[in-house]
Amino acid sequence: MPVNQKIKVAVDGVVFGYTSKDGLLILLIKRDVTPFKGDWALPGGLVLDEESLEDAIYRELKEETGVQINYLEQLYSFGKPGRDPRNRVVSITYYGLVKPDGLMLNAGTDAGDARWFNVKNMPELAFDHRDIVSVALKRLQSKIVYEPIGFELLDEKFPFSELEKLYMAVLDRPIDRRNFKKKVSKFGFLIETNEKQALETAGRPGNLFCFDQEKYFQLKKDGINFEI
Amino acid sequence: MPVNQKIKVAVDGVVFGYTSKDGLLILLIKRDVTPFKGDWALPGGLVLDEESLEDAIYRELKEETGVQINYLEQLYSFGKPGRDPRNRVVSITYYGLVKPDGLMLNAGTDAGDARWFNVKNMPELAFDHRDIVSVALKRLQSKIVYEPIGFELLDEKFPFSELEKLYMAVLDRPIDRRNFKKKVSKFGFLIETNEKQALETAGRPGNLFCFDQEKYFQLKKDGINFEI
DNA sequence: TCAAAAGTGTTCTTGATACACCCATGG
DNA sequence: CCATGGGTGTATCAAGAACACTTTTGA
Repeated sequence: MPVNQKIKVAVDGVVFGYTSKDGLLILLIKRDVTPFKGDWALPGGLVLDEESLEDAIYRELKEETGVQINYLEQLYSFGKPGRDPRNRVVSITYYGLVKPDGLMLNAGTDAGDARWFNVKNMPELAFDHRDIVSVALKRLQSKIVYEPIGFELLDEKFPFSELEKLYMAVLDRPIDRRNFKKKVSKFGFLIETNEKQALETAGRPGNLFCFDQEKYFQLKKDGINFEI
Repeated sequence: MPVNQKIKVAVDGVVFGYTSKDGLLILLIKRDVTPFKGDWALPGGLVLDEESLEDAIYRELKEETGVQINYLEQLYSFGKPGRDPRNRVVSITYYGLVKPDGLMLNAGTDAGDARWFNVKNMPELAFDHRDIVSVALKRLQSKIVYEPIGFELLDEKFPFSELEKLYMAVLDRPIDRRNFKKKVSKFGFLIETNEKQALETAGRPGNLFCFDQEKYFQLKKDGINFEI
C-alpha cells in the first residue's frame, strides 16, 4: 500500500453564460505562470486539505473570476498521467451556469485576466482543458432537455424568445417557436407576468416570463419529468 | 499555493452482475483491516503514481475480486473531508457490468472475501459506500433506457425473457412483454438465432437471441438513438 | 392433463411534427 | 408605412400504452 502517493488533487470549472447578443459563453482566465504562460485556461486550482471539493471550486471561481454562480454540478474527473507537465494532478471538474446579471467579472480579487468567450470562438486552451470543455458542452446539451437548467442562464424575468434563442444556441439547431412554447407551457412552471420587454430594437415587445422554482420542485417530487 | 497537499487519491468500483435466479447483484469485499474491519465495502484502493485512473480500477478489481468486467464507466468523485477517518481521501468511482459467465470470483489473487449480494439485500457498508452504490444504481437505471448496456449483463446468447426480466430487475417495475419486444426489435441490433433455451424448469423454451454490436455502433454513428 | 413460461396483434390515446398569418412597436 | 420580431392554432403522423389468448414443454 503506497502511503507516499505523490498525486495532487485539483478542481476546475467550466462556467457557462448566455446573452442573446453574444450567444453561449464560457469563462476563461489567462495564465500568468508557466507552464502555458499567456494561454487561456479554465479557472481552478488545488484543493485545500480541509475543504470539500465544492468549497474548493466555489473558492477558486470567486478568487479568479468573481462571478456569481447559479447552478453547479460535478462533471467528470480527469487524471491521465502527464496531463499536467509538472506533477501528476487529478482534476475533479465542475460545470456552472451564470445569469446575465452575474456576468460582470472582476468582482473578485485578482480577476484581471478573466474573460468570456463565445463557445464557437474559443482560443487554444492550456492542458487538456479543451477536452474538458467538450465534455461540459455535451453534458449541458443533454441536461438542458430534461431538466430546466436553461432558466439558470436567464434573468429572473425574460421574454419567451430569450428562452427559445438560448435553447437554439445551446443545442445548436433550429426550434419551432410554437411547438416549443406548447411543450414548455405544458409543464406549468412558467409564469407569465403582465410586464413587457424593454426594447432596444424594432419589433413587437414580448411579454416577460419567470420560472416558478417552487412549482418545479413540487412537480419533480411528484415524479413528473420534464423533456424538451 | 499549497505544494504540500496531503490529500490521497483512490478509485472504487460498483460492479453489477445479473442472473434471473438471483436478480441484480453487486460485488462487495469483506475488509480485513481497520477501520471498518469485518464490514463489507466496495472493491478499490489508492491510485499508483504512474497509472491512469482506469488502469487503477481495473487493477484493483482484478486483485481483489478476479471478475471479468465487460463495461466500465466513470461514475462520480467523492471527496468530503472525513469520509475516510484516517486521511483525506478523494475517491474517483466507477461502475462496471459483468456477464454471468464472469461472475465466478476468486480468479484473482486474494479474493477470498469477495461476494455477490442482491442489491435489495446488501449488508451495512463501510465509509460512504452506501451513497456510492445509490448513485451507481440511479446511473444504471437511467443509462439502461437509452444505451443498450443491458446486454453487457447477459450471456452472449440469451432467451428474450432474460432481457425482459433484467430490465424489470434494474428498473424495479413491471414491463409489458409485447411492447418491450416491439421496441427492442425495432432497432434491429437484436439477432434471433435458431437455438432454443435449455430448460431446468417447466414451461416452453424460448428462442435464443444475441446482440449485434457491429450494427449497434453503426446505428449509433448514424445518429439513431435507442430508448426503452 | 396440468402447470409454467413463451409467443404473438390490435385498438386507442397521446405526444411530435409541420406549417403561415396577424399584431405591436420603432424608425 | 415599412421593417422587425412576437404571438397564436390546426391537421397529420408516429409512438406509447393497454390488453388476452394460444403454444410448447416438463412433470
